[in-house]
Amino acid sequence: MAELPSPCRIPGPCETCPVWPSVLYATDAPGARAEVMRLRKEYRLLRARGNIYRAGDVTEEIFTLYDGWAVRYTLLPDGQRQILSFLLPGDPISLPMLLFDRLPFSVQALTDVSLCVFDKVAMAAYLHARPACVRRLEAFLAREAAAAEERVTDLGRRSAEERVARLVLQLFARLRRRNAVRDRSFAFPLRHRHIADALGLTAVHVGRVLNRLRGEGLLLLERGSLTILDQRTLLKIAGAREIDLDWEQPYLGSI
Amino acid sequence: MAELPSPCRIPGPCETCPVWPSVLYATDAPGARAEVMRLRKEYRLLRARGNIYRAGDVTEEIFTLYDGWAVRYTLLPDGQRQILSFLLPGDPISLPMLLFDRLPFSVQALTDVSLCVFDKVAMAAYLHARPACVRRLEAFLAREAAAAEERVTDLGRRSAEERVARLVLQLFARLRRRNAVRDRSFAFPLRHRHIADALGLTAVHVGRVLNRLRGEGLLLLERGSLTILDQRTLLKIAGAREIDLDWEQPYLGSI
DNA sequence: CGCTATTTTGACAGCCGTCAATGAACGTGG
DNA sequence: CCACGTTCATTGACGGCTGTCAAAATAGCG
Repeated sequence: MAELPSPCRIPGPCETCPVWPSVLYATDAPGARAEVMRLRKEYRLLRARGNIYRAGDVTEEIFTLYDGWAVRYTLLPDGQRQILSFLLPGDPISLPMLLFDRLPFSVQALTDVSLCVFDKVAMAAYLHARPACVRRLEAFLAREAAAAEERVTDLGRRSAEERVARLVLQLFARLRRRNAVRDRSFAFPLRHRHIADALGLTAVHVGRVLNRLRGEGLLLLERGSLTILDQRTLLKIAGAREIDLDWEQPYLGSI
Repeated sequence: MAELPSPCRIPGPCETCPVWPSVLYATDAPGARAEVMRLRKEYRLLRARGNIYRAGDVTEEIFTLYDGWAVRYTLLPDGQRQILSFLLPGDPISLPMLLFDRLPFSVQALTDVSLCVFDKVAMAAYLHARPACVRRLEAFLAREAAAAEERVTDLGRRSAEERVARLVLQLFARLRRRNAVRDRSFAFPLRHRHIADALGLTAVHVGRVLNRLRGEGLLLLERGSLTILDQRTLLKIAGAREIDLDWEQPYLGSI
């Protein structure tokens, strides 16, 4: 879709893919990477704010986010936005596309991003032909539901401060799993407005909450980078143990 | 778990099961009902408020709700409750149990209920041996995630009145699909507290909202029965078309 | 260096929560 | 049939968390 000077990584062959371990279609089978490589139609680069998918569109493709951040959201009739999840490198964009022609949410690039593009039908056939992939697909879907229900609990029963602490720690955990954390710091492209739209708050109030957390020395947030200064206290505010917030873990003893 | 005088229906043979069409393991194959019948270990009756599953427990069983209502929820450390969904006849309790040993939520009977009990491993094997069932399972999981994300949007961006209208209309749609609505009325066992815990409100405020809706002649709620008096206005408040709220529909053109 | 988006700050408002008291509904047992 | 207890619904007063609005300060970017 574009040949831009890109500050994000360009997908190479699957054989050397750095996000392979977290990817839906990964198996231990020898030659699996080569097979997926043949399945990959192309890659695609998008600028920040570029549309990856628009709610209601029919598409024959399914994507894996290779580099950069994306955001999955719904728009309400009055123009309000509810962000459903933040997508990080290795995440599928998004699974239900495999099963349905149209989806009720949109996906947008939050930073410049690169995507691996697969034919939806071919990928579905590939996955369904492999029991290990089917189980992995089911687990992905179940985790997506579990993550959404965590968010329901956040919005239903937790204060703004708790919500922000939980979101920050969740992103911390997810990025650490991707080796994108160095010394408790990580790239953090979210604007207050993104956090607000994800947590059911306003950007102004998110700013106040972040200032308070910053003032108490719990975190540092500047120039697009976030540093966890006091994880213990943040976890206490979040009302969680570290593992509770890492919903990408194999979790709860999969069968 | 009990042999009680029960005001709810007792499961008969699957061959004549009234909720079969909406059930996870249903297929068109001849003999499918008989096979499922052999798979069914037993049925079980529980009183209202009985525990069906407790968060974190390991279980070898999976249930289908045959009659009555149940509620799926999480408890926060401070004792607050967030209801994740209401379960109606025919619903699985709950799907991820098929995939994981332990789940992060609890399930409780809301009315007296009857359950069909299956061995988890046997059911998983049955489903995975049938491509049609695998697709159905995947669709169920995806819809569960979609429903949770609808709820996220409710709690994040909609007013109390909108949330209540949407919940009532959603239950209306789901019960109609089960032929449990007669002349715009249906049994409604929810207390204000249940609605509040599902929608991120308090019971007191739910009472106020319901009074307002009642005062405007939109619905009638008495003696455990709810009547939709003005669906058009309710839909307008809910900011939705009728079909938007029926998340159990095959929906969005499944593949 | 000027434009734009974003953050910060303050004043104020409102939706919804909290607390408490009253009353209704219901089930139970005498 | 009535007494009683429990749960639930209703109502009012009050408070607070968060939203709204607006302006100023800052940062980002070409």
